[in-house]
Amino acid sequence: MRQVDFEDSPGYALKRAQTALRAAMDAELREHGLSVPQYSSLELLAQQPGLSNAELARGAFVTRQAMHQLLGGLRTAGLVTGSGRGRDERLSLTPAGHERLTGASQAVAAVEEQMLANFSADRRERLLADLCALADNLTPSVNRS
Amino acid sequence: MRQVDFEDSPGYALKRAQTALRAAMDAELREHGLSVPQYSSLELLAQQPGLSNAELARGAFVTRQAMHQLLGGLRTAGLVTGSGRGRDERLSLTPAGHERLTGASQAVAAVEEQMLANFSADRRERLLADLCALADNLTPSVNRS
DNA sequence: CCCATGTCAGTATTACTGACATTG
DNA sequence: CCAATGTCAGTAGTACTGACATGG
Repeated sequence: MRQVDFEDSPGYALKRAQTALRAAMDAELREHGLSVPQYSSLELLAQQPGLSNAELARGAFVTRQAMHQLLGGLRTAGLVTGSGRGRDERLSLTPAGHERLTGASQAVAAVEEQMLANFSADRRERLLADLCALADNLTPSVNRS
Repeated sequence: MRQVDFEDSPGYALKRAQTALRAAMDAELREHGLSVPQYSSLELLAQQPGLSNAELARGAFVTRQAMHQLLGGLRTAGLVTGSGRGRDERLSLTPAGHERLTGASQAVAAVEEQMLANFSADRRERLLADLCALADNLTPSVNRS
């Protein structure tokens, strides 16, 4: 079975790392009844309760339409609720949402830890900073208000 | 417009960087009439002519079925051709495929350069190595033959 | 008036799983 | 026989674009 990759490309390496992470998270989260996008939304909402649909969409890198649909599922599942109507609606987790997220978060944390195994604290910090720099370089002067 | 993110998570940073790269590549490649998966396949095939469908699929991180479908489009577009039948078919780029890829590669290189702007050679190397390490940590001892 | 937002529809792309025949 | 492969189908999940009303 021939080995296939071109490891000298930063873009390819980035994709490879992200694909591996996504797959690992997917497997773990399935046991918690959540998809990766669903988990991301719950995590975002737990850290910043009171977000609107559109704000949440930006944080998860999807359109507000896609987030709207995703939220539908989370509402139906009783994990997310909102107060206020229309554009004034503020979203937050239900108790069930918090509970579900707790288990899922631990699983995801374990995956991230495995991913960063044998990385020193210094190396982790550098990597984090570098990744943010990459994103910033590709997202010049937009949406800063 | 409230800012939304939790930058202390390596997973989130990875996703953010990859999403930004994907979006940038998407925009550039559209002008060359290629999707990101299509471009990736052409690039892989240019660097390693003679790959089979299944090998290509592994290199692009998709199932062989997905690659099969993707290749259908590339064949129809006259960018890819194959010699040999059935499981012995070896794939390669047509002249048109090479030509198309050349332009696309330059565009992608420009995007990667922008992404790595103000990164020193040392920093680039470290980042590349780190990204590979992340993927390796999450893909333990599988498919090595 | 403009812009962001919520929301409803439709669509597309991508990729997945299942299944089956083939072949080394 | 077994494992990998090519290939045909069906399906799903995610996200996109378009469109429209609302409200600041």
